[in-house]
Amino acid sequence: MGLREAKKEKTRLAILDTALDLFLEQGYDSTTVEQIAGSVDISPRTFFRYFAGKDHLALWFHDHGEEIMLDTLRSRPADEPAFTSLMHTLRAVLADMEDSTPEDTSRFLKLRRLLDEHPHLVGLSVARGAATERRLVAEIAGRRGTDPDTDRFCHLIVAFAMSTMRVGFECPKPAVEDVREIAARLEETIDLAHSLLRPDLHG
Amino acid sequence: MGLREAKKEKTRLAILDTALDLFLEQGYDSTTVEQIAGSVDISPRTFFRYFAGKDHLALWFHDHGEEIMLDTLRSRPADEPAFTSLMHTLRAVLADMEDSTPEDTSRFLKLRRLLDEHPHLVGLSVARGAATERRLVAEIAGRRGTDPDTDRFCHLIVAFAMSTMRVGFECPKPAVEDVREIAARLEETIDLAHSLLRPDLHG
DNA sequence: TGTCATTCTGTCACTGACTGCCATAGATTA
DNA sequence: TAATCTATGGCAGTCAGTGACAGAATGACA
Repeated sequence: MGLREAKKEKTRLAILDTALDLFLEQGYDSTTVEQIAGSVDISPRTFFRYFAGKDHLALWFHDHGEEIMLDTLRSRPADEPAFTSLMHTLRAVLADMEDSTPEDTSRFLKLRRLLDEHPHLVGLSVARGAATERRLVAEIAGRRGTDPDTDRFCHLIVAFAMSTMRVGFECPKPAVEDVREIAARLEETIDLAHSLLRPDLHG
Repeated sequence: MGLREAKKEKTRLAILDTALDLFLEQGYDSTTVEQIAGSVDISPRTFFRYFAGKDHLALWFHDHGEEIMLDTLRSRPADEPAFTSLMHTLRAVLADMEDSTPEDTSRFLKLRRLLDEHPHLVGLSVARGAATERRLVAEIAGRRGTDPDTDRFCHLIVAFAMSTMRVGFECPKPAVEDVREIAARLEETIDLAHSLLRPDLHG
């Protein structure tokens, strides 16, 4: 990585960390982009060159997660049952979380607290998830050789998988302060989802 | 209903209809609140007294649907399996749709087209659905006598139900121009969901 | 080391959503 | 008719987000 990109990444993370702290201190709505930019000594205009919008700060994890999910899905054998592949993608996100840097886990936990305190942001998060869902549907429909616009089985199975992930991450109580707890909880939720679905769905 | 309220409702619908038409003609983003207000001869300030925001125009159906779902859910026997009750609430929305006024179905179809053309709005719609989901979870957890914050089964089953509804409504192709088609499609999706879940879940 | 092209950054001006405040017009009731 | 309540409009202001331009920092290369 060039010196230039390294610096950009540093700025990016500085913005993110400052913003998360400010959000947690004074609330999401009461924190302005101007204030965030000021705290990192950049202009508001520059802020928008690093993040497409204020809300993208709270969605930072989604981009990363989506990438992992799509990569994993593509690496699964094409003849594997869709539901099984999807569960593997969920576990891949989980695995990535577990061996991320301490800085990243700290960010993740802050983000979790932020979402807990601001139901409005959960809405944004779910909306972002819908975009991921579309991409997963496209991927799986492609694998099955069906039309993503009409293959309702495909939509439904992906929606169920995303629901599983969301519920695993969202369930707020008891409060977590460790990534492994979240991982365990997601693991449990995956098992629960398994137990709710017809056994023959997962190969 | 008093004369006063009748007039308010009329204004409300005038705003809604005008806005939907403008959105479909020129796109959601290119249509400003000022323009909508102008077309109905009210001030922009007044617009915001009828709708909390521009996006609430595209979410108008959700408020109605949520009400129906909650009402139906509360009217179901307390000892009915959660999943069964939830499927009844879905069908209740469907039934309401089928015997609504021609004006309402026209609005609904316009809304459908709008969502098809603007993926961004689907995000908003899903976010609104998340709020409904929380309320359904609270209701069902109450019925089961569990804590909504920890009862993951409850979250998951509600999330599955909402996914079913969403997929039923969303699946865009082939294009629909009749409410009965949408109803039939949702019906099919409900059946599909049934077939995916373990048989003993639905009493 | 000094030039040169590339890329980053800040400033400015602007649009558009949304809100609080206050004054007024219009309807409601006594 | 007078008093009251409510719907509305106008105004001023905040904040997110964008396009355009100019200057500064950076990397490549002679």
